[in-house]
Formats: sequence, structure tokens, C-alpha cells
Amino acid sequence: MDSKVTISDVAELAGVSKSTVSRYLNNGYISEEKQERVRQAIAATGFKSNFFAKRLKMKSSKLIGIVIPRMDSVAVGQLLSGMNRVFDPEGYQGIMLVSHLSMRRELEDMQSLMQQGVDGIIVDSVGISDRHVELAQRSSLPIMFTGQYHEGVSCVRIDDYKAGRMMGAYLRQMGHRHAVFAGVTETDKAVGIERRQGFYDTFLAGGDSKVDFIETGFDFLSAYQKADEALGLHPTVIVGATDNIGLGVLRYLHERGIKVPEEISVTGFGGYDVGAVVYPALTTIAFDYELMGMRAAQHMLDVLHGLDVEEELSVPLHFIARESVRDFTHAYVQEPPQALNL
Amino acid sequence: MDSKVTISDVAELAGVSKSTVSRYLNNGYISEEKQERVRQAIAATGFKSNFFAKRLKMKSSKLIGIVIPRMDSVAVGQLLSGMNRVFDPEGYQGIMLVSHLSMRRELEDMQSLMQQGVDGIIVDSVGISDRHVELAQRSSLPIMFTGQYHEGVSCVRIDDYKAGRMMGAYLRQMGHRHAVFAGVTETDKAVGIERRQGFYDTFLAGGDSKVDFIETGFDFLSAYQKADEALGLHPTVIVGATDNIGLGVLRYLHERGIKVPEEISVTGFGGYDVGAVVYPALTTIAFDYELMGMRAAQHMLDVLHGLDVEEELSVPLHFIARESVRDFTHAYVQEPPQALNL
DNA sequence: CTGTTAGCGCCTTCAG
DNA sequence: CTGAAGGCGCTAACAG
Repeated sequence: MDSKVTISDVAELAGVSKSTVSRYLNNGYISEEKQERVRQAIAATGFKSNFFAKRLKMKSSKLIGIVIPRMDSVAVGQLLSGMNRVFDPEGYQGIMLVSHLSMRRELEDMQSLMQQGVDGIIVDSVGISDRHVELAQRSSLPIMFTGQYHEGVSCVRIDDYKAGRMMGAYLRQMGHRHAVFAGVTETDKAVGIERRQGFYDTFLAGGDSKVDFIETGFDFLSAYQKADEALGLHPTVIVGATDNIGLGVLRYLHERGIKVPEEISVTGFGGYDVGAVVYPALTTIAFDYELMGMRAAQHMLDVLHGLDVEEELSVPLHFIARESVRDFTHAYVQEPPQALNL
Repeated sequence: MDSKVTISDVAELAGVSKSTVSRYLNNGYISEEKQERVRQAIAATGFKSNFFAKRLKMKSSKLIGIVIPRMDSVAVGQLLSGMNRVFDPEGYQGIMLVSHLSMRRELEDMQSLMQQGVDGIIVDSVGISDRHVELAQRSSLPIMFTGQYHEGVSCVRIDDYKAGRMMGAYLRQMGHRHAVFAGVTETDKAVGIERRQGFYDTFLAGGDSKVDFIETGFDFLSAYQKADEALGLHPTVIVGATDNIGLGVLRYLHERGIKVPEEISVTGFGGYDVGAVVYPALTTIAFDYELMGMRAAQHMLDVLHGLDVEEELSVPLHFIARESVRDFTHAYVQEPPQALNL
């Protein structure tokens, strides 16, 4: 089963011309009879059409370049899963490059993909810079971004600012007035800036409250290590910028024997399933990354098919109130653990 | 910056022949002077060599096909991350297809990849069937498998049987004599059969112990739902076939107010980080999926470079004793929670 | 409906 | 060291 069988071999064996075989492979327009002869010849030779030769002629490669910041993230996994869900039935395939959270690599990856003859590129960006915009606008092929937002380019966004606002409003409403926001650096615009700003804007709105900030990484180990520092500020609630951060904090509090939410409350962002299995289950705002992936992919397909589409899409947010936040507006009663709430 | 600039445009602008430009792009053999002219022409035109045209001529595509069972799994993420870590610096790229845990799709994906002109294929298989072996052996390009093991094909395996044995031995040694093994169906040979068999073989070795089996899915929701049934069997320990299963059980026990490990013990397999942040932290056996990915990728590269390599590789197991198992061999003392143990 | 004729963009002998 | 010529495998007009 060498891959040396070409369309000519098949043609010869079937006693027809190359074009006829080609027609058989693509559109119809062949007599039943020859169709059968070609079918047999193909079966006999084990012919496989050469992908590269085909793509050289045709405009479309059915390949979508995807650049992601890292591989080992639940969010990225879900995102890719969503994309795959819509690309796959349409016969499109993703070819992916990892930027390792580096903006420079991200740009390089985009360029590399452009040379690679993909039909379009989706970038799950860590931050859309002017270079990104320039590249996207100058490029002849469709490029879109997920996760982050920037004027002038197509993106499917999560409204991180709004998510921050939701959490701020909820916590205020529960009677909290002093929070520690445990977040990541500002290089991640969506998480580091918008999510945080949204939180500040509503939580601080009354003029009677206060937020302290502590910087951590994205993993829960680093959050775990910073938890003590956060605790030293004596807030009523520690707001993790991601679920992992909330989880790391929760673990630390457990080790210190500090009861959540009785003594202190904790929240996260993301809606990871694991937030539901820890105790207390983590109150969070869920992002539907899978849906985001589907939207991005569908949008890409629409553009490729020449449909008119809007530039900016956004996916809904789901607030998930679980057990990790204390309600100060009522006398506190120890509630029994609720059932699993994914 | 249209992608219409070809090698001829560059040649014309530089006042040389196409071949000279081609030489510039590949091996050397050009005078300093022309080299410079070509360089400038390329910069001026923004020329990008056409991937498909190039691959049509050359034998290697620098593309490795990767088929995975699903996208949204931590293990798969780590595996891919490991592969990427070795492929990337060598200029290789992965193009991946998802089988959605279906063996039929897995086979289809492999064939599809073969037509696609990839240099090699790595399959993170759900189970290596005779069809797999046949395909692999008949194929002209290197194919290797991860996660599962089968004679006659290259694989990087995790010794699931041994992992099962380790857990069985540990639990026996801790004085447990009645376990419930909460596992998945036998369609996943590694997890569903080998891991379980290994456990049975050592745990049951003394003739004085007993194991009951309960079937669950891979997600912790389904484990959570089956936990009650497991509990009804009154074991001293529930052994989850994966960490997710252990986690789901842990959550259920928490809701019922049943203390772990005081009243019952729980374990998992996999070594997911989240197992360390729940309380009690989950005792487990860690598989280094990232290393497995690296090994597989390196092996693939070696084969591609014509090096002699062994057919079968395996990655080490790490036993992680944490807090979720009770030691019956000593009088039980409530231990304070330990520090985070990843 | 089908064979013939041209390339797609690049690499690679082969003479110079 | 360099240009000309041929072809990788396939598709797409073009005449029949």
C-alpha cells in the first residue's frame, strides 16, 4: 500500500483519462459504466489522492490554523472541543500552534500559519496588540480572535468586564464590604484588567467598601502560596480571578482550619466542574468556552462561505451560586451541603 | 500582502532565475551578491513560499497526524503538551483529529491522516484492535500508539496493570480487606481491564479479602451518582479507576456527612492536580502524560530520522499517598491536614 | 459525457 | 556558481 499510486495509474488501469478519474473524485459527470471501472481500479490500486497536489490547485485547503496559549488548560480544551464540533462535520480540520502565553510567539505562529496555506486562523489570544490588528487587517485570509476583545478585528468575546460586575454586585448584595481580589498580571487583558475592573466598579460603587489586590499566577499552587498574604488583610471574601485561584485559596484555608464560608468567603471565575466537587463548592461565574469555540468556528465558516457577518460576538455568562459565600444579610445558619451543582 | 507572490516574482525582481531563489530558500550555493539581491526582493514582495507546492515536491511534510479520543481531558492536554514540546523545536507540527472515544472513528481518522500526507501518526487510542495493527503494519509511514499496549506495533505505554497492582498492594498493606472498585467499561482496555485486573491480583492475593465492582463513566458526575450504590456494599475503601471517579465519590460522601478517611477510604488513579486541593487530598497513582507525549514524539522523530529504536516504551508511575486512605494497622489518630502535595 | 491541454508553485537534475 | 527545462499529482477549461 505504497502511496505511489497516482491518478494516472488509476486512469490507465481503468482505461480512461486522468480527468475522468478526477471527475469521479469530485463532481459527477461520468457514465455509470466508467464510474464502475474507476471504482474498481481505485480499489485495486489502493489509490489515495495526494493532499498536497490537490491543495496546490484548489484555493481552499480546508485547514484552519488555530493558535492557543497553552495545551494543558481545561478552558482551552473546551474551546477546541467546541471548534471541532462545528468544523468536523464540514470537513474542516484544525492545525494548531501553541504560543506558550507569549505574545511574540503568538504573532509568529499566526505568520507561520499564513504561509502554511490555511483557509483561516483563529487565535485564542493572550492579548490583542496593535501588531495583531495590523496583521489581521493586512492579511488576505480571515482571522478571528477568541477570549479577548479589540476594535477593528473579529472576535468572539467573553464579557469579562460584565462578569466582574456580576461578581461585585453579588458580593455587595450578600453584605460583603471588604474583598481581596487575587488576580493575575495585566498582560492578560481580559482576566488581568477587565474582569478585575468590572469587579471594582460595582463592589466599590457604594463608597462604603474596599478592595485589596494580590497578584498570583494562573495555577492554584501559586494562589495557595499567596493565600496567607490575602488572609493577613482580613477581608470577608477572597475573590479569585479564576477558579484555580479560588481552589488554591480554599485548600489553604482548609489546612489552616479556617471555615468557609463561616469565617471567610471565597469565589472564582470560570465555572470549572471541579469547583463543584470541592467543599464548600465554589461560587463562580461560568464561561461557556465550548460555546465560544463553536461560535468562533461557525463565524469562520460563514466568512469563508462569503456570508455577511457581524464583527463581534459574545457568549453568555452564567452565575453559579454555590456554597462558598456567606450571606451577611441574614443571621448566619449553617446550611447542610447541597447536592452536586455543576 | 496577497499570497500571490511566487518564487518567479521574486526572481524577476531580483534579476535572477527561479532556481537561484529556490537555492536561496533551501541549501546555500549562491554568491553573496545575489544572496543579498534575493533577500531584498523577498522583503519587498513579502513573499511566502507556498507550503503545498513545496510539499508536493518534497517527501517530508513535517506534519504529524495525531488522533486523540477527546479534547476536553486533562490527560490529553498534558499528552499533547508533551508532544508539542519535542515536535516544536524540530519544526514539526501536529495536525489532530478527535475520535470521540469511538474505535471506528479512530480508524477512519488514521486513514484520513494517511491520505493527508503526514509524515507519521500518533494515536492516543481507546483500544488497539486487530484492524489497528493491520493498518499500522500495512502503512508505509510510521504509526505509534500511546496509552494502550498491543503486540506488533510501537507504543508508549503506561503500565496500567502495574498501577493497579501498586494500589492493591498499598491498600492491603494499610489493612483494607474489602474494596469496591468503581471503574469504567471494558471498551477501554487499559483502564477498564488492565488497571482493574492489576488491582484484583494483588488485593485479592491473600485469599482473605474481597472486591466488588461498580461501573461508572469517566466523569465525576456519574461516579457521584453511583457512590451510594458503592456505599451500600459497605467496603472499607472505594477505589476509583480514575481521579475523577474518586473525586465524585468524595463529594458524595461529603454531602452525606461521611468522614474520609475515618469512616471510609477513597483512592484514584491519574495524579490530577485537583486531587491535591480537595480535602481530604486524594491518594492516587500519578501518570506522567506529558512525559508520555514527549517519549512518543521523540520516538516518532527517531523513526523518521531512520534511527534504530525499540518497539515498546513505558513511562514511570508515581504513587502519591495523600490523606484519603485510612491506616488500619495502627490505632487511628486524626491527623492534621498536610501541606499541599501535588 | 470524455479526452486533451495547460498549468498551480516549487525543487532538481543538467548543462553551462 | 547559475539558468533552463522538466515534472511532482491534480484540476479545470477547452474542444470534441
